[in-house]
Amino acid sequence: MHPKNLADIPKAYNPKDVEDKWYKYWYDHNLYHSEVDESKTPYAIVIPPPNITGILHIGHILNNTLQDIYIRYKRMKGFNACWVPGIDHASIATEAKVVALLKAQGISKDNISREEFFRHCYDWKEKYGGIIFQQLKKLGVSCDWQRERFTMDVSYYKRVIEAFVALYKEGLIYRGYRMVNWDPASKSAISDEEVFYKEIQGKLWFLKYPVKDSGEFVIVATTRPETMLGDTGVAVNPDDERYKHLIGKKIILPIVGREIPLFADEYVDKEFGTGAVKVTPAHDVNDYDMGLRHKLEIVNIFNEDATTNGNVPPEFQEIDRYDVREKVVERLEELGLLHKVENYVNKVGYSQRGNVPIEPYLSEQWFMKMDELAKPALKVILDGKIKFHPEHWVKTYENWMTNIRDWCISRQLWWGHRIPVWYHAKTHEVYCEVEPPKDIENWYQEDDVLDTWASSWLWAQDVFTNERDQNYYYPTDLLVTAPDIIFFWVARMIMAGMHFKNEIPFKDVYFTSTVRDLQGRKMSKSLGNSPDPLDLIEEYGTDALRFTMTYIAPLGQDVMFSEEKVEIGRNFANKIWNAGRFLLMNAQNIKLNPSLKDKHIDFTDRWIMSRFQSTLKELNDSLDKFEVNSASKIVYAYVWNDFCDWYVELSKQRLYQGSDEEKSAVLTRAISLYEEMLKLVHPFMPFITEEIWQLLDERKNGESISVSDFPEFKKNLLDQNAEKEIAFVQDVVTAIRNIRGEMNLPPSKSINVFLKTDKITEEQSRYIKSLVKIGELKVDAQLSKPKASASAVVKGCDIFIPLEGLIDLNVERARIEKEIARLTGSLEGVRKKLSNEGFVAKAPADVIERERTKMSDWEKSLDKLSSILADLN
RNA sequence: GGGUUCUUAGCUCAGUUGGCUAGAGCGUCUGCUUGACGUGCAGAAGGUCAUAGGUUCGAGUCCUAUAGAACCCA
Repeated sequence: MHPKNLADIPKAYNPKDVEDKWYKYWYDHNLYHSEVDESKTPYAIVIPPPNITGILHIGHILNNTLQDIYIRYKRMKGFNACWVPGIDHASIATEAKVVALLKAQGISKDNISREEFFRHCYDWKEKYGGIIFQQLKKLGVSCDWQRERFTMDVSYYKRVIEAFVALYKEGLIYRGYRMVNWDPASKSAISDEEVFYKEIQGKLWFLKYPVKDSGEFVIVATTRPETMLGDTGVAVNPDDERYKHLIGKKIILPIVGREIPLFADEYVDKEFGTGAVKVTPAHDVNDYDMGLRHKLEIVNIFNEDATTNGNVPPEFQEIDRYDVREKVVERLEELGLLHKVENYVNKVGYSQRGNVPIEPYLSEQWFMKMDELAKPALKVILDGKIKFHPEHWVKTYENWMTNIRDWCISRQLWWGHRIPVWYHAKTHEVYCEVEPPKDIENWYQEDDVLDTWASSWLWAQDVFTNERDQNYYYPTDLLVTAPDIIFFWVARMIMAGMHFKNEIPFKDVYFTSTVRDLQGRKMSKSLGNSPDPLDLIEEYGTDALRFTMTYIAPLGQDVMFSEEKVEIGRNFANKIWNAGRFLLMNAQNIKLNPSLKDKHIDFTDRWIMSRFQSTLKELNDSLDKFEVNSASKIVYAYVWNDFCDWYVELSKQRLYQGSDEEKSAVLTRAISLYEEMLKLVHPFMPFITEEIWQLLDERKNGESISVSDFPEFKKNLLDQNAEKEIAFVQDVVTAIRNIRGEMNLPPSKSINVFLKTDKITEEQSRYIKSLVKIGELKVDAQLSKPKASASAVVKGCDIFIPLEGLIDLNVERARIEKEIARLTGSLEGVRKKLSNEGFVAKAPADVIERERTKMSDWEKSLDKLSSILADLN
């Protein structure tokens, strides 16, 4: 080993000097490229493709850190790890951006061809589509960049089209005139899953509708008075006594003058409003259904952009839906037909895309039948072939899958996969094939493109572009994703996998936490509560951010993020750095000698090796169970508490006072243990571990901790005795430090310590002496308590610190009394337990044994403390 | 309205199949230029585990109800 010069090791870890350097090194050496290799077991992850319009946000940090942890961990464990990166063309979002960009240049989409528009989209993608990858590289992700994919790649595009054609031919895709969720901003249909509901403080308008040939009025309540222009009926509940006499009569629709029927339908809720509802089949799903049941006329009053069309009276035409609302209400008021207006909170569906209220709208669309596709996709989850982490998402999944509705997959857009359907100009025959018809001049192609999710549902299989890769890497091993796309993407990928390959797409699905601010609000651009991850990386370092995210993000719960929390990771990185720095500093004076690595081993060495093994075991177990959060805590505790707080401190005794050979052996071993420790940390904090690993020894060009072997669990190194010996040292040391603290004895003040025991070894007492900086340490099983001393009792050992002239008897008395009180309380509990016949009769033997031991230990300690206290009085 | 989840120290969270003297980090208080680290070290204070019942020898952990919070679906 040849540690490098100390000048390379600044006092505090500085990520800026380190991160970009190593990412470039990994990239240049193509360390993370994977090829089919039958001699190795594959471990594959496909990235949830970020949107080409997207930039890195805090959720990506969590998500991609988790994927990177697994891929690095498995790679070091000897798997053929393959993480496929890629991006999504994001049909609606991208088209909106490009249209806006063109508009700024004075170009209208209407005036250019599809091909021209596509070229603009590709220009846009070239310019902005790669941004997020540059950002992900800052995060240290070990993707296989040679395998980068795009949902509009030629081969991928073709697979999407082939899938459509296959499903069409199987009768699973059909075209229909249906009511869909219409986004008036993008002038396209969107799927049910793309609608979110907002609570809106709105109003409930009560409108008076005159009944024909009678002086009566029926009052209807509505949240959308403007739609009355399209009313074709009024409905009441058949059991509603108030209206029974009016059923079958006609209503004269105000403003419009149309005669519409008043009819009865079970759907109507007697309690809501007045019990009578206006029915607008063209603009409300429930009204549409009622319209079908009662053969009502359907009057569509809106254009595609939600302005009124020619089906309303002339003075109300070509007006935006909200402006026409005001106008309608105004006119009704003039006519004396506005009964009253109440405040009303209702939930309004908004488009996730345009963030505008969606309009239920009748149009010709393409749908995918879901029933058949859903069944096998549900089965593999219920059978446990695919596991969800945390498991409770299974119920949400099951719920959705069993109530699934057909999926509207057509979008009235250009950017995307154009539906491979041609209509014959004369016969209107429908032709659906991957290749266009031969006599193309007689046909015109469907204008619509596919929903983006109808392309990304093939992601897990078709990022692998040839059969050899697919056979090797598919099914992939892990999918890490946010729970809010469980239906959009996870469910549909499983359907696609089962349908097209009759095989699951991945074995485990890890649903990440939702990142929130300290008030519990989701991170969002509009709230401005989302810190820019790149700023955080700039300030704290990538490793700090990565570690912090895993440390604070529990499995299955949301995570409350705040910038200060990144200090956890920064401080941890600094701790690791300085432990390394300590070892390397010593290596300036002490010669390292690998042949001595297993020499001069004492109980402190056996203890740390034992602790390392149990840490390794716990780490493996928690990662296998997808408990990344506890995995990070296990690593943190080992590094900080075991290695730094105790092992490094213990090692100083021998490093400073040992023989040359002992020094050499101790330091060589410590560095080797430290290197193994770095490997445990590496998946979480790739940069700092690489940096130090490279400093620890001369490494060949292309060597990297990231492709080194992960430590293997060695059960024979677990050592109960060494752990007990250390525990005793720790107890005694802590007790002495406690006295120092409570008595306000500064470390500069030398103290003597008497230990009354016969259980302590020479080695142990040497370490105790070095850890608490004491002058004289007297150990004797027969010694009696010196006058004016502070005392403590640990199991099997009485501790006395003579403090003639220094001791404050009141403080000491209070200390002992407090300890007596604490022990008495605990003892009472155990005694109660053991005197309970039921407990002794029914509890397992080992539990009873443990309680008995506790009781006798505490009794002994109490006796000693009581006599100490009596002595003080 | 249906579903899912949560409520443990001032704050953010651990607490695996019930066996605890209920833990950690941050924050607070005290002391410390101890030859890796003040992004640190040592010590301390701080909890009737939301409430009420129940099951059990034993409940933070299981069951029921109540209250409150969040999310998803309608």
